[in-house]
This record gives sequence, C-alpha cells and structure tokens, in this order.
Amino acid sequence: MLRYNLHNTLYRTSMLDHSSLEFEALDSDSGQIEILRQKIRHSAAHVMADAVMQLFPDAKIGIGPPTKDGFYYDFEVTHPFTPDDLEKIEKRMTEIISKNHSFEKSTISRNDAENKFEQQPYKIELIENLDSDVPISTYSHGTFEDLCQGPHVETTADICAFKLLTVAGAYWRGNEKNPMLQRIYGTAFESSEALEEHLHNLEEAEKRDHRILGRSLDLFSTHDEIGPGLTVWNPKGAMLRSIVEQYWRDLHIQHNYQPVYSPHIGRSNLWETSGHLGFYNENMYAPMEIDEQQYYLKPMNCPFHIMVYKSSLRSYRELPLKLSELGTVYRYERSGVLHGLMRVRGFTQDDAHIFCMPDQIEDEIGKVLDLTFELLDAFGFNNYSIALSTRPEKYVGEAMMWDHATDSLRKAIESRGLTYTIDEGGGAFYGPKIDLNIQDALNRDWQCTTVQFDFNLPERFDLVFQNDNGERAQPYMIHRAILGSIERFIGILIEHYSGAFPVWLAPVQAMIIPISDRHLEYADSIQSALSSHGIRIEVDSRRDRMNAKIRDAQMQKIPYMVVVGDSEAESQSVSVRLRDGTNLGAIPIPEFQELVSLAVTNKTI
RNA sequence: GCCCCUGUGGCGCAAUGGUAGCGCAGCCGAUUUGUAAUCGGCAGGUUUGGGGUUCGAAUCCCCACUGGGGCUCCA
Repeated sequence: MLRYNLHNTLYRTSMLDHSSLEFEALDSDSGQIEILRQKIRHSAAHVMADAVMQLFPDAKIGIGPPTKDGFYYDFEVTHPFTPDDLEKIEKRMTEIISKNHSFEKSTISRNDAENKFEQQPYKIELIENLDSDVPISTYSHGTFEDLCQGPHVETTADICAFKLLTVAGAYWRGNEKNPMLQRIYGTAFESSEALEEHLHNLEEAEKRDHRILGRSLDLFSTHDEIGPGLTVWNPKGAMLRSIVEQYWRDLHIQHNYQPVYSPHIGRSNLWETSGHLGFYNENMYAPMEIDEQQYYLKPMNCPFHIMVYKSSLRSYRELPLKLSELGTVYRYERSGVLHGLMRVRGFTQDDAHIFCMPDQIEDEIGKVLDLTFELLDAFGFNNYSIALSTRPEKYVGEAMMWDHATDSLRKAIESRGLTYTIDEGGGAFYGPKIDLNIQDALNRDWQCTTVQFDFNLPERFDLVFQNDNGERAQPYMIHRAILGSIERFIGILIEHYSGAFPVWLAPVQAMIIPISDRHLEYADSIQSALSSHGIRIEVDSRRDRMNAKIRDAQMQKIPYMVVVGDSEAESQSVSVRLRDGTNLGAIPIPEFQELVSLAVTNKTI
C-alpha cells in the first residue's frame, strides 16, 4: 500500500522565518485563511513538480491544483512512484523551499508558451485549449516554470508546513480514454500546528471508519464466498438496522404513506416499458431465464410501485397516493468504486412514490421536506444543504410541467425559510429534483435525500386517474428517498457517532456486570425484569474479573454498564457506569429503567 | 473498468529463499475479585486460489480473485 503511516513519519516543516508572509489571515475570518491556504497549496504543488522534475527529468507534468484539503500534481513517468520516491521528493521539496525562491509571474505570448513547454505535451494541450483572448501566464520559482494563472505565495519559504500523503493513478483530465498519470497527493498549511491538527483529524477519521467499527462492533461482515459489494448483517448490526427501519416505517405510516412490498425480479417487458433496459442497462445485471422468459434483478422499485398503482382504476379521491417500501435493489457498480457499506452492489432504498394531482404537488413536496427533517433530525443530523436541479437540455415531458414542478420545489423550500443552491440544467432527463446533503460530526457532506419528479414513467406506463369531471387524467409522480440507501445511511451513522450510538439505536443498551459468580442470579433477575420493558440488556456471565468486563463493554461502546454485587443485591439497586466513564453510583432498579426509557423516548445521545 | 499497493489461524500483526511465530478472541483449569485487560494450560494456519522458477517458496515470476488509495476541486 503506497500510503504513509501517519504515526511514524516525521512532519516536514520549514524552519525558515515567515517575514514575507502576510499573516493578516490569522486574525481575520476563515475565508481569508482559506485563500491563504489555497495559495500555499498551489505553491506547494509547483514545488513538488519542481522536485519531481529534478529527480525524474523525463517526467511529463499534468496539472497541479490546490484542493479542499491539500493539493496534487499529476505526472507521466516511466516507473510509478514508490513510497521511497515520495520521501525523496519530500526531501527535495524541503531543500527547494529552504532556498527561499520567490514566485515570479510573467505574461507571455501563445507562441512563447508553446516554445517554452515544447517538452511538455500536456501543457501544450492545455495551451491549445485556452481561449485566444485569455492572457497566458507562467509562474516561476528558481529554475522551475509552470503554466499557471496563480495566485501564489511570495516565496517558497511561505510554504510553512507540508506533507506528501499518497500516490494514485488518475486519468489525464479525468477521462478514462486518456492515458493514466501518477498523481501525488499532499497537503500544506500556514503553520506546522495546523498541519498536525489536520493529520490528527485524518487519524481520527480513520478510527471512525465504518469498515473498522463494523468489524470491531460485530455489526456486519463481507465474505469472499458471497462476493464483493454484498453485505451480510451480523446480529448486532441487524438489530441496529431493524430499529432504524422500524422507526422509518412508523414515521411513514404517521405521514400517510402506505407500505407495499415487491419482488426482487421482474420480467423483461416490465423493464422495457419502464425504459430501464434502454437508459439504465449499464447498471443492470444480466437476465436470468425462467420458463423461456427473461427476468431481471431489480435496480429500482418504481416499476413495481407503478404496478400497485395500476392494480385498480384510481379516483382523484385516492390522491395523493403514497406508496412506500424499504426495497432492496441490485445495481452493477464497477469493482473499483465499491467501498464498505457506502457503495455496494445490493442495497435497500427507503423508497416511496407519490402519485398526485397537479394542484397537490407543492403541498406534497412540502410534506416530504417536513418528513425529511423530522427523520434526519432523529438520527442527529441537523445541518443540511439543499440543491435544486432544473431542466437539462435533453428532457422528456412538457416544458410547462417542468416549470410548474420546479416552481413547486422552490416554493416548498422557500416557504420553510431554507437556503438552497440551484444546479441549472442539473435535473434528470425525466424531471427536476431536490437533493439534500447532511453534514456529519466531522463536517463531511453526504447526499442522502433526493426528491425527483418523473414525467417519463407515467407516460410510459399510461398512468391515469379519474378526475372530478369523470375524465381520465395523468397523475404527477414523485420519487423520493430520504435516507437514500439503508446500508450507506448506517455506514454514515456509524462514522457520525463513532460507533457510540444513542441509547435508542444501540444494539445492546446495557450490560450487567456481576462482580462474582454469586451475583449471577441477581443479574439474571434484573435482566429479565428490564428486558420485559423492552430494554436491550445482557448479562456478562463470563468468569472474568469485573474490570475486564467493564473494559469489554467500554470497547463495545455500550451506553450503560450495570455493576451488581452484594450491596446492590441487598438494596435491590444497580450501580450504573456510563460509557463516558461517569459513575452514577447505586440507583434503584425502577429508577434505572426510567432513565433508560427516557433516553430512548427522547432519543438522547 | 483502469493505475498503484496489499493478501499469513476469527481479528491485529511477525517471519525477505532454509523447520510458519506472537498478541487478542476461543476452549479448559485455577482465582470470586467494586468501575478500562487475573494467572496457567490447550487448540487453531496445505501462508487467498491456480500455475511456474528452485534441491528448497509465505518470501521470486505469471494468471485469477479479495481488500485498500485514487481516476475533471481543472493551466
């Protein structure tokens, strides 16, 4: 693995004075510091390219921009970089930085640029693609000059703290038809403290990785025998999942959705009618033949829900008809993109389809948003960003319907006082949509919720309802998923809570720890008493010391550790320790039961 | 799919061409303990699979598969 061990590598930081660096950013707002970091990182990328060219003079250089958390630069080299190479490059960069070269900008003609970069085919390609009215500029430091529009820091010494992180393949301009270059990722900051903090955060994120916690908390597992991208849920994870799903079902019924169920395969003609065989073929698995008929594993639930709709002639009185299902779908994902629970080949959508009349859409979209916030809030997500995607160039349906639908989406958002961005032309070909991103505890964005109009399927399946004039009309159809994929959502939950789930979600809410064997009977009696109240409580009856049992329960991130010994048995109480280490001392059993029940009801952490 | 890396008992790791080891977990026994690991023993691996090089392969080579980091934040 071409990856540095963050624990064992020294952070390389420049020891030079920073006199030339304007530190106004430090006492200004965070926007200022971001601008400074962009400059530092972009400059670090140049220095890295310089170092690589010194060490590997045959390298062809691609692009080297700053990114959200660092920078990268792409190179074409005959031999891919090794971790040793990264160290050498880092060392050379430190040398370059210590020379305190200043970054000099020059504006040059297209001709000069082409001459200057004649050894660099990727730069030539970039120059050729520049608009003729754009002035061409380069930045140089020392002997290295790069095609660049800047901006940069003043001198290399301003790159106060940097570190190279990983090397990876990356297609030139991201297109897999182009050659694959070697990309080196690094990061840089305005101070070594900030760099160390960033590296520390990376380590923390690694500890929260749902794939690691999934194993150590015994939540789910994957197996060669089953296949990549296919997960099995172990009992603890299945418990967590079923709690999530049960809450989802209850809430949907409260919100007037009707649960439905549908099979996992359907005949080819269903998918021909829906159009999936045409436009979604790449993500569908090969058909299986049953009695000389072709059947496909479902990549989506909508055709089945449409069949439920069509199972009788619908009256306008039935609308809006809201059909919901935790529907498991199978989609082909390229092997390289699979990732834990986040990207899999078989997953369960928290799907629903709303069939309604045109004058109901605004209200219905609003209700979807309200339900979304209620649901996500329960799981501890209350930072959102919303994007509205409008009509693309290629679309089906009538422009008027698009406008009406887009307008209803906008009004639903605005009437709730929410801010949003507009992705002009970013809608699917079949309808406009709202996407919602949640932010987790590490401020990472996850797109879960999507609400999409569909002007395609009602037409293809000839959906109708009888209106109040006895005429047949076509309903509007809305697809929506709030959690997105249950698998992925639980992956996000694991990372958000770092495995320490709130009491209502914890697979095991309390572990009874008898101090010695003679307390087992009392422990069992508490267990059955509290289980009968719906508390998920177990007894650690192993012949281990109390300390070992506490440690295990801590590691399993169980919310309550219930220690029982002579004095507790005597007073019909329990000694409660929380997983944050707090010792609540002895409390009567009914009081403990109340404590847990309250935490469950209030969904407190 | 593509590039690079990786694969050793359930899990985490060691052994770099010469007899596969350690820790955790598991099982057995002793201990009966007051808020983050009690002690001792036992068992567990044809080193992901297949092929090759070699007197000899976990180790080198080839193929396949798993897992990991990435693959338009654009000069």
